[in-house]
Amino acid sequence: MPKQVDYESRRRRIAEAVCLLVDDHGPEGVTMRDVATRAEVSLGAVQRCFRTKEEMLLFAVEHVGERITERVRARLGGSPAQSAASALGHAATEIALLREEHRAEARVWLAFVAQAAVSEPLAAQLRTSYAALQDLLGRLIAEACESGRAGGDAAPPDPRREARALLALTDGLTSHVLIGHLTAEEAEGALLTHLVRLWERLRAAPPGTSV
Amino acid sequence: MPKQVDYESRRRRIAEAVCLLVDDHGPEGVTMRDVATRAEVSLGAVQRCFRTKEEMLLFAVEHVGERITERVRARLGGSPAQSAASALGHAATEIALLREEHRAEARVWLAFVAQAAVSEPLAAQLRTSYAALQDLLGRLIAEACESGRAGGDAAPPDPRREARALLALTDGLTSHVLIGHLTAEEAEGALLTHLVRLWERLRAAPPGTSV
DNA sequence: CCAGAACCGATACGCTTGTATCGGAATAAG
DNA sequence: CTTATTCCGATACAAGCGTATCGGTTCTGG
Repeated sequence: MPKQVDYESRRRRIAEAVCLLVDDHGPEGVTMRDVATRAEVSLGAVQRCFRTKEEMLLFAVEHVGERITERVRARLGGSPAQSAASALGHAATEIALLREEHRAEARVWLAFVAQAAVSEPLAAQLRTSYAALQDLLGRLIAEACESGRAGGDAAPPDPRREARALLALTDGLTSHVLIGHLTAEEAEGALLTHLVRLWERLRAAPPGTSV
Repeated sequence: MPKQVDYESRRRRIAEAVCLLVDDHGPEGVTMRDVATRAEVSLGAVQRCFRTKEEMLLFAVEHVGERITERVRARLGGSPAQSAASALGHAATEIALLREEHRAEARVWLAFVAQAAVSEPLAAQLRTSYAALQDLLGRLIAEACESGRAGGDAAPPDPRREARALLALTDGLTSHVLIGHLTAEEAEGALLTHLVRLWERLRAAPPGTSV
């Protein structure tokens, strides 16, 4: 056996470079050469890791998706004792990528989403990420639902529906912040308002009302 | 004076071609040549209309933005007698571009939004479109607010805030539909649910009317 | 130490892109 | 009809792209 290389770590390193470049040129704007330079490897090395450019981009989205959901999960694990309500708040604001430090990640994500509307393989990749996030939100909502009411018997809002709306809202807010239509503060405000109303509906649900 | 040409109409025709191409290749994916072919003019003619590609794309976004807000306005003007509530419903579903027939427009819009996160001039153009839409929604909400309550004295929700959230929600839902994470029906359902709750909050009155 | 396999950097290639250029067609005024 | 001006189609061009190729280097197993 001759020379061996840790491809997995190299791929990740390249994916990071891709993200940096997508961040300020868009996905179509990144070139193999730039990626190689940014990742501090040669063009040949990049080609060895990914047979084609599309394959590389695909890996990059997957990478970002995993990083985001991972961070959300970490955020939840970091403070497990709190109420399900505040946990949900944390998760949502984390997903919204509103903080300045995650602005780049948000741009990357948005760029890929747009590209996905045109490239089916990319869309498939994103769907799994969205499914994971929505599932996570859904579970949190269901949990909050459970713990929010004492002898809960009134019909609670369908967690899946709520998760869908919440996820869509965060995505919309994020993109609006990115193009400068909203400030991060306005977006965060809107998000919190939405969440607060979700609480109100949960714990103040008088028996008989449904959605 | 020699040969004269109606540039305005030619520009519009080219913009339509751009939209068709953006729809299935993304904004970066359109080439001047393809545009010329699609618009059934020569490359030279396109170059005469737009000095540069970016100028052309910019005009195209502006064109789409106008078409959308125009359609929303038309929808409102078409049924002015109804309640402000249902008018808002119409406007929102119209903006969400959920109907199959507007799927292409939605893809174009999303593509441009993503590109705008990277190109400031584009972002500026989009901001004006968003501002127009948000303003419109805001006015409708305020109106519904007014007419919704009899002797209103309870604190009504801030129309601007509500408009922001609503607009973000529609955008998020649209993109989720585009990449196939949601079906059009699920998205429409989420949107209607959101609106219904907005009503409930407006006419804080007990079991009364709904949409 | 040696053979052979795995790797990689450099270079080459064909193609597409946006844009510049230019000669001729078209047209309205005189 | 002439003429001056506007337009446009074809062509040219340099740059940049993704990808293929290949010779040298590096390392592992024996």
